Amino acid sequence: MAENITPRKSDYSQWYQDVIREAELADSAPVRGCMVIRPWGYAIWENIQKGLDARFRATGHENVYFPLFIPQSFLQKEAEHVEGFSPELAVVTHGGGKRLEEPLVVRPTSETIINHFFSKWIGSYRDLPMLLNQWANVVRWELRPRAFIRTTEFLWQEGHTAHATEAEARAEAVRMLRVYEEFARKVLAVPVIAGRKTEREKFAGAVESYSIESMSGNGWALQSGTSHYLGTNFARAFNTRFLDENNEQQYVHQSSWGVSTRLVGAVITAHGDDHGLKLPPEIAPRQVAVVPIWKSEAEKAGVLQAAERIASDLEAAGIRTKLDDRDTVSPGFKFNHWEVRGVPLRFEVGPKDLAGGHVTASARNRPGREGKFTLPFEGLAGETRSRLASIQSEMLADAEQRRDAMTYEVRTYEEFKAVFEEKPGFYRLWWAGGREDEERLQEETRATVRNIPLDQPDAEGTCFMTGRPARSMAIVARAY
RNA sequence: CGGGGCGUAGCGCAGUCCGGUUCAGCGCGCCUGGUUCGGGACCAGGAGGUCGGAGGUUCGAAUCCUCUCGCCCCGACCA
Repeated sequence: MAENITPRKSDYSQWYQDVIREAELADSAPVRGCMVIRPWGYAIWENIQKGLDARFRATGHENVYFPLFIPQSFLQKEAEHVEGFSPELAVVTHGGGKRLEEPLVVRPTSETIINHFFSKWIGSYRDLPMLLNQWANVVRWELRPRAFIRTTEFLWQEGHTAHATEAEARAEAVRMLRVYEEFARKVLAVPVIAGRKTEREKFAGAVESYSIESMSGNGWALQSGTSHYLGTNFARAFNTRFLDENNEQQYVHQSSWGVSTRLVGAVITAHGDDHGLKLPPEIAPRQVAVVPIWKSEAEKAGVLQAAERIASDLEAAGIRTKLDDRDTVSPGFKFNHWEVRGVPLRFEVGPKDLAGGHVTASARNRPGREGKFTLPFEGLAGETRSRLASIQSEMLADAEQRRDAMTYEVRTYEEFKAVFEEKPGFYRLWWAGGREDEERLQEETRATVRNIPLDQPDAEGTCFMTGRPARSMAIVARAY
């Protein structure tokens, strides 16, 4: 068993840290709040990048790169933006041994600097829409860091678009949110709820914000991606205008959207168990670990030869495979080694397997005997591929089931308060409250309105807090 | 920033109350040799520490005092 991992039930936060250490995903840096992403963790991020980048291209976006340093005055041009971000800014005051005339902000996000250039690049409606994306690091000074989930520096992707009309920019924000939703489900096997943010939870400078929310193993909500309709707020601040068909100057309508290395945290918390990490095949750096087993030197040669053959066949078929032929550790050690790292499939190749013409396989997502089976050498690559596909869909189904089992509906605030502490999870509640109601909710229960799902029941209800008629339901939960 | 806890070998810790040959130790990991190998192997030997830092008390400090730095957890903000 995983002796080095605290069971989730006894201390979830410790479990999370243990998994990250044991799976060698990351290490903490000498600077508080920063982390080193280790090879296994970075490979997961790279797979996430690959999947998203392809989707961004498919939706017509082009990659760019804007600088890390932003003149402080840029941030100050948009009132809400500066107010929202100033507490978490890192500011550079010196360069080249001298005090700078104007301090530089290490980007917390790039709306301002991008608008500076949008205003240069956009002249007429024929330049629109402008659909850009950048992969970058950003810095937001964090008081309570947590590996992957909340770090002072993190890696992300930020999309920035400019459109001629409000409708188009609003549609873009929703379109990209749906891309995130699909990606999370299909590739990460993480079910998410796509919805609109309340006024209180909105991005600083946005007219409308949206999010996808995933659920961690302890029933907390993790905001795993956001998109925003920025209106003309930044366009006005930076004078980003275009000449329309009628030869009139108009401000562009903008969107921005991002997901970060937090997605790795979403994967860890949505799938991980007391044995460690559990990776969906789509993003697993290695999809199959091949463990050769031998007793005598006589057996070793034959076993290794077969294992090498299997590994290279799988690799040739496009399956990311690792042959663990170390002779310094025991097979049992290897089993645990790949298990804690979340590798979806393990193939054991020993004398019995050679005799039987098969491998002994073990699926990470079905612990114990249930996940063990044999696969014949004949047609192994094809069968492996379909097993991986099944694991991928089983993991989504399981995650969905876990989430649904921790999703509740109650009618009144009294009921909510009575159960929320004992039963953390997502609460689907009729909502017609305002800022003050949200603040009271958080003060009294630590829960917040995570979002108002885009997909709503065809009905109306009564707001669980205010008793007013409500047209939509909200997801209320404890946030990470 | 408020409250609580902790800094001793790479990691996890005991020792601190009551200062001194059971105080510099234990488990894991690491190195060497041998036996092992189908769920984290065993035996033997070995390497490894400014006891977070500075100052003080004392014949003597991991242990007592003062200051300082850092980390973790719980609250107010966030992808």
